[in-house]
Amino acid sequence: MAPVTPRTAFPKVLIERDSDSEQSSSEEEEEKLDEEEEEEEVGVSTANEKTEKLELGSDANRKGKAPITISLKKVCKVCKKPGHEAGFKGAAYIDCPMKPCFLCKMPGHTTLTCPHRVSTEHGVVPAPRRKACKPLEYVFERQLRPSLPSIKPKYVIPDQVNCAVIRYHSRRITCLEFHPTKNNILLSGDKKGQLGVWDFGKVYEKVVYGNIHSCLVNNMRFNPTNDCMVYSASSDGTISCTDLETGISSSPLNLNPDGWQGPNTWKMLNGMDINSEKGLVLVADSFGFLHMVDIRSNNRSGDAILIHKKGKVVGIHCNPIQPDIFLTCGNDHFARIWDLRQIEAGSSLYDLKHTRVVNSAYFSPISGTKILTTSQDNRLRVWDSIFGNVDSPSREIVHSHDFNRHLTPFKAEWDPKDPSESLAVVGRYISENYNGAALHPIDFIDTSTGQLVAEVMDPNITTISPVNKLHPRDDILATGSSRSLFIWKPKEKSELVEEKDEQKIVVCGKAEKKRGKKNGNISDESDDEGFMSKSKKSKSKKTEWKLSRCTTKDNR
DNA sequence: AGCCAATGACACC
DNA sequence: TGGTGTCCCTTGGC
Repeated sequence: MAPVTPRTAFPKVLIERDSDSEQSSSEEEEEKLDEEEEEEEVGVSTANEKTEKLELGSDANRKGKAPITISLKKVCKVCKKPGHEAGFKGAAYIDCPMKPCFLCKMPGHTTLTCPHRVSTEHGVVPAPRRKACKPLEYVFERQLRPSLPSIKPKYVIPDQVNCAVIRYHSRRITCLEFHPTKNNILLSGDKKGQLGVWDFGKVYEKVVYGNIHSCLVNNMRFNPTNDCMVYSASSDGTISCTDLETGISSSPLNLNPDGWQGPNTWKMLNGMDINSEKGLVLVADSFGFLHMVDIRSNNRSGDAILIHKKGKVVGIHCNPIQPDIFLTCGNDHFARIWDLRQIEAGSSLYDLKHTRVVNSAYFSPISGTKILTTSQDNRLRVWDSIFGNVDSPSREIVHSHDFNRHLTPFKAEWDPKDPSESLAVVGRYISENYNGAALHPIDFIDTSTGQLVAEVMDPNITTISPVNKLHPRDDILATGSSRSLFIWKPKEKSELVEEKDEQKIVVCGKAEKKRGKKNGNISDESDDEGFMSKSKKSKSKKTEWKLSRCTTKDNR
């Protein structure tokens, strides 16, 4: 224990505590005082609450310093007021009643009673439509749903983890991209700037390139004329063009040629897409400017154009049918539609207003006539036709995907295989109690109705999964959750239940380091146990994942 | 088990 | 308008 130094010059301190709480020894009190010495007042006491006040540091009081009150009563960690407590109670999170609903952001109720909340009572229950906030309709919806016969969903949902690389990256995963022709290759970018290439068909075949970027890889796109080459946009301000076979990369664009000159000049690249017709990489920076790179010459093309005035542009998407038409979104709370043939500052065709930052905006994958946006106001917005009135969205779908500075921003993405262009996938921030486990599912939403088609989860995945990508041809979902990657397949197609496939989970990180570069079985089971036991909130039955016999091979 | 750091949006002045 | 303080369900490491 650290020695407790007497604080003679410290002002008088009052400690309040609940009268029914346990008394601690004076030594402990002094420790607590030590920890909270900077706190002026923690918690507020009211007259009708029984509190016990302890006085410390009377020495200081004599010197005339103002008394400081420290309350040891239990207060809400959110609003700092007594009488209630926010936080996890087991696997269920109790909201602070003093704050607006964490889900829909409206005051007067909490997420537990929010009409937009996905019901936990019946497993997969459709999320109500926007208009279902009318109490009557909501009640009808809730009462009718469970009694309706279950209809076989028309969508094929990859709902079972087929294989995984645990702690594959050394920092959290920021983006994913499937190979355009090789069905089993998944690219992943992380916060550290590393680029992973994983053959999830062979599972053990994985490479991580660590020298391409120095920080966050925000977006990756394959060269449309050479699927060996991939472009990546990074917060280090560069576009890299990497040969996946060799890992050799070039930088056709570098917005920080003079290195770090402070935050006011450091440019970051977020949104990126490729206009395959013109052979142009479109990329936008954190100061709102659009830059272009010619694929043939691998050089800059034209000047930077201001497209979002208030800072960062986070997303760019070229229309699949008419690539000259492209969509951008950014920190200025707008998604904007542009025509590349007549582009200059302020020349956007349409401006789609949002109330918060727009994390992503995508044209529908086949016809390119719909738009899906994800905004930090916890709403997905759908425009059913860009030819109609685009002044307001056709639908707003309340969905939990809050901004958190420690998470990769959530982006709802279309299923590229859905001919009706209605299915979208997006991770969920808020957790639910699934048999005693607090899990964050990945949601499949019918954007034409707002209904939740499916929520997929696994008791072993206790971290939030903000990064999700649906395979362009196969019924496969790739998920980036923290540092791990998961491949989901539909239950009927998943072979994981079979004994031989116990080796489909590859553990990286510590376990790998301990083993050095040697291949073979992981002998140190405790590390694997470490991963399994990380799901401390999880009390439900683990899936048939068996980590103890997994084998890794690293071709680095 | 408990603390800490990393670090983006935004409200407020 | 720019500086600053605050922040609700994070995650991993020590």
